[in-house]
Amino acid sequence: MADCVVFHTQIASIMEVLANAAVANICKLVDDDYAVFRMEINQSQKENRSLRRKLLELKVARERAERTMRERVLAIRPSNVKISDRYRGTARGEGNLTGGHRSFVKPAAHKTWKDDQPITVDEGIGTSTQHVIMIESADAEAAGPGVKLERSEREEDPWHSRDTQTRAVVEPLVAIKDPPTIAPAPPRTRHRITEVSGTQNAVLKSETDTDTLTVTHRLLRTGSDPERLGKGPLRYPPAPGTDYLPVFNQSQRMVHSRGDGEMLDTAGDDPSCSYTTEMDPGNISLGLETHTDLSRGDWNRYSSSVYSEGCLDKKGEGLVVDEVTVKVEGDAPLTWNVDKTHLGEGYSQGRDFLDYRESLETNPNVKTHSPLHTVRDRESVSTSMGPSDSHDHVLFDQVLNSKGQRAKGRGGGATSGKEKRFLCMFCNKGFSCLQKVEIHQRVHTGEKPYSCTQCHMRFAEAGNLKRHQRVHTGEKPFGCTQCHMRFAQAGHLKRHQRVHTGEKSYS
DNA sequence: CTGGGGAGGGGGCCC
DNA sequence: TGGGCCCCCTCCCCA
Repeated sequence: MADCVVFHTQIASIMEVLANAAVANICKLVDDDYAVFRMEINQSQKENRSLRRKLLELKVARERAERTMRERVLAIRPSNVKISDRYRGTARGEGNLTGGHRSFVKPAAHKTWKDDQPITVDEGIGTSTQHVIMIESADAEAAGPGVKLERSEREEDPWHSRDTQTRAVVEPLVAIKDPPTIAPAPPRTRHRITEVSGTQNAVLKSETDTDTLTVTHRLLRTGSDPERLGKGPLRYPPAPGTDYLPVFNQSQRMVHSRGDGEMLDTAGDDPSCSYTTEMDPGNISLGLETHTDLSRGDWNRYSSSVYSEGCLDKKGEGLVVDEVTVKVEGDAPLTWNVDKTHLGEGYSQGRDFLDYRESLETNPNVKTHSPLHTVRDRESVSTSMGPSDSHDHVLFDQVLNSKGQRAKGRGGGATSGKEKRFLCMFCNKGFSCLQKVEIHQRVHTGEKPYSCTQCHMRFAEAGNLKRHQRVHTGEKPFGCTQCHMRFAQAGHLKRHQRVHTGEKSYS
């Protein structure tokens, strides 16, 4: 019996030793694998940075070459070739602007475009890269209902005259990269592309009025108020009844609640923002594509005939676009892809947003060979990716057919009495004012700037955070007059009172 | 039935 | 006067 006990004791001790050894081995394996994995990640990141650096260098070199080439062309052929006029016929003939559809079509006769020729090179990831093309759309003459190609009546050089700053035209979105066959833009070209790339401090700026890139970016207007459109600075927002402004906006503000109702705005760089999720750079495309069917709410097919005059003057004339690629393939419609290389802090990956991305990536009509742009205003460029109060990324457009903007969902999705000129670029839902869209778009982006300091909860809206704080404070301001029950939410009280009234929730 | 949160709309205030 | 901002209300959904 004693031997048996000793035997069992020995067995137990052996088992324990074996178990400890096994655990140690497992831990060692895990640690080793983890170390290897980390090394691989670091190596990949290094390679990635290196490649991007090279890419940027190549781009700079190419721009220099283009500049040189353009100077040569200037010297050789000083005559003004009216590029826009070349496209005019095509735009007039093929640009379909009815029913919310618009098409940008490469001019068939134009041989100078190069396929797969990005304007900018993605320089995105990493610590701080911001690659921005700012399209300064000073030109915004009214197009009137349908497509008004006012240039057809203006035989002067379409590139001239700042006096047409607010004019919108509908013409193909063109990236002209082949200077030898294209006359350089006169000094007063209204469209400017500014690239901000590399680090936050690195700015590569190229303007068509000087050299480098020439972009015939046409503002599209569908309004019927040419008088307004033709005068003065860019208005924001446009006159009612004419414009619908798709808005892609990213606010990076972080607001923390201290539980006492006071909000702490941490401007988005608060490291305590645990929910902050970095979007996968370069993969999230905000596609702007032709042949939009707005009535279907198909956001990624939204027309690229972007931008109204709206908002442009709020912080400058320009729209700043991250990562723009204009690619022309055969006679395929010109495609703009939009990509948010960085949503910055304060974002989580909203399901809708991902769904959108997936749909975009699977959309054969959308060229995704280069991550594209985030449209933002000039100020955002100057402040790089730093937090901003709002309006960082705003895309404006007009939609001819407002009937296609019927908001879905509860209450129509937008203010019923007011015009819904501001469109969510994710779902085309219309809202009466910009802020509403910004808040709404958090549904898609997952952005939740309002965080509770007493728990992990974050909210997209301040009001919801405030309501949530009653959970911590125990405050229940809504008391039932017929019983002792108290509630933190007014709706709950209202619902509760059905118990007394006998009202049934469902018939 | 209650608690909690998501999200849209309305209205007031300010510029 | 209109737009932005903020707050609140409300409805809805889910656990």
